Amino acid sequence: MEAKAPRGTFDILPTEIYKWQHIEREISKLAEIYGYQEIRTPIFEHTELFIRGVGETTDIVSKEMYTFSDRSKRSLTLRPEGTASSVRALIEHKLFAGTLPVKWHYFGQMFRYDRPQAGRYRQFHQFGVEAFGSDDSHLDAEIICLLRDIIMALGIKGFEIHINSVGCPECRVKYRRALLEFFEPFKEELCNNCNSRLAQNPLRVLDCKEEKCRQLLHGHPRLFDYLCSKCSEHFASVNTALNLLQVDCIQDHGLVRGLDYYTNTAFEVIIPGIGAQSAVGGGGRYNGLVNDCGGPNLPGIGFAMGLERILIAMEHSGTIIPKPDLGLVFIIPTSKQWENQALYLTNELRKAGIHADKEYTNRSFKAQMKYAGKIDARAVVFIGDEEMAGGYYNLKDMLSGEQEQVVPEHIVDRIIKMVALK
RNA sequence: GUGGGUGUAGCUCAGUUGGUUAGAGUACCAGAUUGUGGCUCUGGGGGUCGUGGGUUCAAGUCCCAUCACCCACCCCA
Repeated sequence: MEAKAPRGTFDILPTEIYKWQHIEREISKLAEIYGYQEIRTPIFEHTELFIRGVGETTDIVSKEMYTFSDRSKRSLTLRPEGTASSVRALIEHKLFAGTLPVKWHYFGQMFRYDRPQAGRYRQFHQFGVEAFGSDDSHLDAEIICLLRDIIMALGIKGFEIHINSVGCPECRVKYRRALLEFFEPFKEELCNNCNSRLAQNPLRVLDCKEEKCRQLLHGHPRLFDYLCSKCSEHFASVNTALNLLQVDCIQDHGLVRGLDYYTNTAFEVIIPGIGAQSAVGGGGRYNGLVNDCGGPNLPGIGFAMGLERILIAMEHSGTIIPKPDLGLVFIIPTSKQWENQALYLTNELRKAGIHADKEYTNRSFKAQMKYAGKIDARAVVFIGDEEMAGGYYNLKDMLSGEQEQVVPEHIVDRIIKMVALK
């Protein structure tokens, strides 16, 4: 058998993990500041949840899900996104009946069977937030502000936040009718994809990348011209609040989201120049979703970001993620005879909270020194005949190259001081 | 699901119109320095040339298939 991770998946090796830890630390710090507490939900759910939640006609549900049955013949699906699970947890634990709003954040792997390419994988990592129980426009603005703050905290440059309102179901019925009327005269000229979109979800035609279709879009009815007064007032006050918070957004009336549950505010963060998968984050309101999933009529809003794309964007922006410096101390016994002393000292240092390690492979003394240099040891302790006869350890500072003799009673304190100075 | 590109050492890549034992840099190991890292020099180990078939006296090189990766369409985070 070939040792190879499945197509579209990859390992994050220890040499790379600090980048992910940095991103997760920065993001969750901001999410907590904004009052979004972490929730962890299962990595798979009943298939039904995603069909109901994400929408049967979406690409995700119709062709991208990892669905399987377990030994009891239940149909289960590896989660393709995080919102449905959050909604399910909210309903299951009846949190809608408690203190509102409920504000959550999550990290996790998502799974979509799609053709891999730059910034797109079959298993990928998302960060997301959800807020349930308020349709206040300040919440919309807050959540977009959080998204902006995260992007900036990670040192990503040249991003754009696009915003639109996709209205409520009532506005969409009106708008849908107007769109169909608009496209009717030149229906034949649209691409095949768009023709099926016309039947399924005409709003998606506005998102088509085909040059031909884009030209035909000229002068198309704009959604917010068909918003009911409640929806347009909501959108206006979202924009007012965003101004107040100094969050710059691009009004993008062609922006449509591909998941069925979105209502009212919809937004996306785009980073031109990082490749075809330039949308690093997106989300919006979903006021009908909790109800659709069997809960009460409770409004909600959220967004998700793709961490792989975030990492690409950070590299594109030239952001340097600092490698953690643990102040490593390496213990070298110069012959087998002193191995027990080395093990004991290594453990004493660890008990004192020092990152310490010793030699395990019986390499030559010189090779051990080379190794100490390679692993970036801050200090090295030699234990050999000379030292043991004299009743001291030799402590070498790897930065200055200087060496000193330290008696065993003081070695731990001396090392703590040395490691503290970077 | 559709199209294009690329697969040679752990990694990055050379390899001529098909021709002897497939190379370099880097990493690894050892020595120069028998108890002192980084720099330098010397030596060493390491390859089913993605896989399977075909053409040929002869294939890393040409042909076919297949797989994987990359890029784009599509979709989305």
